[in-house]
Parts: sequence; C-alpha cells; structure tokens
Amino acid sequence: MPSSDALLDAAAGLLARRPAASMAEVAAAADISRATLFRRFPSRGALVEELSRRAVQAYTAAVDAARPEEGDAVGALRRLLAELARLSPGYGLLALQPIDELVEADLLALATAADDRVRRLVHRGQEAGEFRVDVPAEWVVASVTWLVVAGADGVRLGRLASRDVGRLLSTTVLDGLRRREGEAIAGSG
Amino acid sequence: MPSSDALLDAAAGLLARRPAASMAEVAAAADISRATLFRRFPSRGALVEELSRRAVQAYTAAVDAARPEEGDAVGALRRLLAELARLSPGYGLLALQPIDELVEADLLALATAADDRVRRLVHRGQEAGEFRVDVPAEWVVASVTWLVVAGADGVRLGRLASRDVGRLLSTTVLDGLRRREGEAIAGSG
DNA sequence: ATCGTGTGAGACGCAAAAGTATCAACACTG
DNA sequence: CAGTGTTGATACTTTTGCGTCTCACACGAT
Repeated sequence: MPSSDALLDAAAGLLARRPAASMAEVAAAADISRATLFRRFPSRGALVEELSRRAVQAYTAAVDAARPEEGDAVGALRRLLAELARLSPGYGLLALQPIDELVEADLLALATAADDRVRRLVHRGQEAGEFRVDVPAEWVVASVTWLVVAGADGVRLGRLASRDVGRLLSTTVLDGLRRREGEAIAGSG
Repeated sequence: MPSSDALLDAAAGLLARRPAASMAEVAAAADISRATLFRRFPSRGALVEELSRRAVQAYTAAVDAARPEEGDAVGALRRLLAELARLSPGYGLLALQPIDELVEADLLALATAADDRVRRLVHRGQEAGEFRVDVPAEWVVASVTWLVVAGADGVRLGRLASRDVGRLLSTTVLDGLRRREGEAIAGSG
C-alpha cells in the first residue's frame, strides 16, 4: 500500500515517458490494483490534474526557495538553478511538457507567475550590468525549463550522474548569460 | 487538399504537443477528413513511424550539412547549431521526444549515429584545448537537443523571434563550453 | 457527356480502455 | 469475537478510438 506520494511519483514517472499509458499500466507501475487507483482518483482526468498541480507547485516552491529578488542576480540565478536541479531527478518537471492549454486556469496562472519572477530576475541582472542585454529574458526562461528536462532525461537514461546536473545547469546557463568585463558583445548576425 | 508535406507538418505539430491525440484530431488539424487520413496512412503506427523517420532524417541531414569533422571544433559546433536552428521552427525535433523504445530499430540507430558524431566533435574540441574538459559530451548532446526544442517551443508560442534562435543557441551552448585562456575551471562544488 | 480519380460524410464492427459494482480476504480496533 | 475499513480480484457496462466500407459529390481529361 504505497502512500499517495509514492503513487503519484510512480504515475508521474510512467506518464512522463508514455503519456498514452492506460490506467491499468499506471496501477501496475504503482503496484496497486486498478480498482484502488480509481478509488483514489475518480477519473483519469483527475489524476493528471493532480499530477500537473504537484509539478507546478514544485516549480513554484523551487522559485520561492531561491529568493530571486534577494542579493546579486548571478547569485540568485545560481540558487534558482540549484533548486531546480534538486527537484529534477525523480520526476521533475517532465509533467510540465503538456502544459499547453488543457490544464486548469489557476495552475497556468501559478506557473506564469513563477516564470515572471524569473523574467524579472533576468531584467534586474541586465540593468545592474551583470547580465548581457542581448539575451532576452524569455530565452532564459525557456532554456532553463528545457535544460532541467534535459538533465532529468539524461539521468533517467543513465547517461548523466544526478549529482552533476546542478553544476552543468549552472555552467550552461550562467556562462551564456554572464557579462564579462572587457568582452565585446556580439551583434545579432 | 494539402500536400503530403503539409499533412505531416500538421500532424507533427499536433502530436508533438499532444502525443495522445486521436486520428480524428490529426485529420482535423490537417484539414482533411478522417477517411482521407487513413487512405494516406493505413494505420496510426504507420503515421508516427513516418513522422519519426522524417525527424531523424532531418536531424541526420543537419549533422551532415554541418561537417562536424572539419575545421576547428568551435566553428564546427557553430555550424551544427546553425543547421539545427534552421530546422527547428516548423516542426523540428519535437517528434523525437517519445523516441524511447517504440520506434523502429534502424531509426534509433540512425539517431544514435548522428549523436555519436556530435560526441566525437566535443571530444575533439576537448583534446584540442578548445573546450573545457569538465563538461561531459553527453551533456552537450542532451542540452543541444532540448535547447532546440526550447527554441521551437518559444517560436511556436510567439515568445521568441525565429531569426534569433540560432544566435541564442550558439551563445548558450558555446559560452558554456568554450575554454578561455587564463580562466580557472571550476571544480564540481 | 462520361469516365476515372480523389474526397468528405457517415455507418459499421471490433477491441481496448474508462468507469462502476460486487464480493472475499485481510488488517486493525474495541 | 464482532465491527469497521481498505484492498484485490473479477465481472460488467459504457465509451472511445481504430480501421473498413459504402456512397455521393466534385473535378479534370477525353
């Protein structure tokens, strides 16, 4: 009898890999019977909604924990990446992939609000001269999101050590964004 | 009556967002009737196989065009990123997401071979002293793959200009990988 | 005008999956 | 022991999607 957390973790892991998996497969992955699965979640939609909710909450919690408004922008971004790397192995943000239009409006608003805090962090760093100004904040949000997915995927496939992901995330994101003294900024050619 | 290309583009766009979409939805997205869709592809499996084939071939063609074995590693990687950025808007590699075990073995082999060429390019750059050695080639492959997805997604959502994607890809990947003279390499802390 | 081709609309059978209901087994509690 | 509650197994109905088929219509070529 796995706890509700273990059930959701197993379901997230399976559905991230195979979004079309049936409720029977989900139940098998969680080591419970199909009947019990339907007792906990009255429908498939309710299950994926709960999964989306957890993913968005984990993302929001990571942004909260990073305190993106405090200190210098480089340090704040580094804290954020560390938080995001922490939650990626296991089930991570993979459930965020199909977060297009189907999810509940309040969840979308939560995710958007967290994205906005990251955007403001980038703008703050640009105004302070820490970040290059020819990299749009939107690209930072998008690349961070998908690089977290890249890390989780690499770990899942056994091609990346999970303890390395945080460092690699920081390297890739920060080195492409940080502005160095005396370095010319390339134009858009 | 959309051409076969237009049909496949529409199908790829939909299935990348919603891998569980039904054939009826695919037909609607391509603006043809369900009957016609089945006339062109005898089964759903045949459709997704064709989609996977196209995606893998586009990826392989991009690697070919970049000539990763020629010239210095930085330039070669820059060429590769430019090629990948070119194919991303439209439908890109999104169809590669569910390339886990379901696809045909020959396609998987093709994709793996192209990945290997990229890995060798990274190793070559590391041995030549152009790239830092504390970033595993596996991370480069994974991050490039998903950053291409990030670019395509940003363009699709209207948040990124497609002509900027190539430059941003280069900035993010190369600045995190290139080794600079006189710069200390951070340990894994 | 008529033939051939491709298309959309719709109905059909079939299988798989969703969701519901029942029952027996087991654990925990007093 | 009696009572309560959760689970698994199983059978069942309903829904959904796949794949096939037929038919009518539009179109171009002859």
